[in-house]
Amino acid sequence: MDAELYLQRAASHCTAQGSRLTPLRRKILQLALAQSGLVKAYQLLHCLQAERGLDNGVVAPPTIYRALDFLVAHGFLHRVDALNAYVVCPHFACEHDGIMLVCDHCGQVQEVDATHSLGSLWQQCHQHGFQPHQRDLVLTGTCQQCQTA
Amino acid sequence: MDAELYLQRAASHCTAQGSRLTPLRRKILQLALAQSGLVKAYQLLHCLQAERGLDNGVVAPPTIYRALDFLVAHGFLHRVDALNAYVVCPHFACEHDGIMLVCDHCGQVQEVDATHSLGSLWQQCHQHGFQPHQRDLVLTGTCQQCQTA
DNA sequence: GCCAGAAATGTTATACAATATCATTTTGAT
DNA sequence: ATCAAAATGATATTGTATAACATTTCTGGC
Ligand SMILES: [Zn+2]
Ligand SMILES: [Zn+2]
Ligand SMILES: [Zn+2]
Ligand SMILES: [Zn+2]
Repeated sequence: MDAELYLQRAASHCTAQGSRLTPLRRKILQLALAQSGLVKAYQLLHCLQAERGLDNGVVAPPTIYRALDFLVAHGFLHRVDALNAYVVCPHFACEHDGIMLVCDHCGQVQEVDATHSLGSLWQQCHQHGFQPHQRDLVLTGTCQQCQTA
Repeated sequence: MDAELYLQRAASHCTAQGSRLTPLRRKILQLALAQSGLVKAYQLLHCLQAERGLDNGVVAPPTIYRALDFLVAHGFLHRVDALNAYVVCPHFACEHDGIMLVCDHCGQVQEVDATHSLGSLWQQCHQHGFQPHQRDLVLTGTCQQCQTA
């Protein structure tokens, strides 16, 4: 995934919505993009701290969490509740009903379109008067490689 | 839900599986049953501590988490990852593919059978070589009352 | 430009969640 | 009775997340 291109598109997306991809938020999104798979809050904390150097103050948790909340709210990241982690969404712009399959052994993330399967699921929720918060479904499990190994 | 009956059935279920619903595990399950909806680990910790009194030692987190792990593994509780919480499963014995609709505003929990909807979902996972860990799906959102209110 | 309100970030402190590790007790089988 | 496995107790630490308040930065109206 081309990080620079992603960041550009993310900025446009924010502008279009009247919100701002500030330098801090952009930097944290950039750090997330640099990860291969799962992204952890305190890992970002350490990365950001390292980038700033020892003299330019200390980065505190709220700095990270506020940025993460923003990025999740705008669809750039999905939260993986089961692992207290986040993953970059490669297609935040398009309305997608997808499932994210997260291997909690190797951390690999696989995105699968599931408009059909999820359609009936959301429908069933609404039949019970329930308004789900999630658009994507994040599942944890074991990927193919880790099953055989 | 009749707690005593539930506990009896839980004990039978354990015996049938060659595992033991020890006094500690039974007590914690009982405390969970006494809750109306969501159950939190540290809440149980405080309850158990209060029951034991000030002279009979201190209850430590591992005591609770080990019991919770057992109860989840045997299907008596479901874990709600998004809220770091647990809910009692009213029908642990029957093999059920259900969705749990958790209102993160009022805490109400609604369990809905979704064998069909989930069937195609799990199938799709397997088509991608992915073995999901969860049997039930736990969703957070807004319940009917909290939408109108 | 200047000001006032809003939004974002910094800062400090604390609450909440979960696990590692090792000691001790209980249990069930031989 | 003895032994090994399972369960619990106990201590300590790490990880995750938020509350509360101060300060800075941005933005729109004047
Ligand atoms: Zn996505
Ligand atoms: Zn894997
Ligand atoms: Zn259930
Ligand atoms: Zn509600």
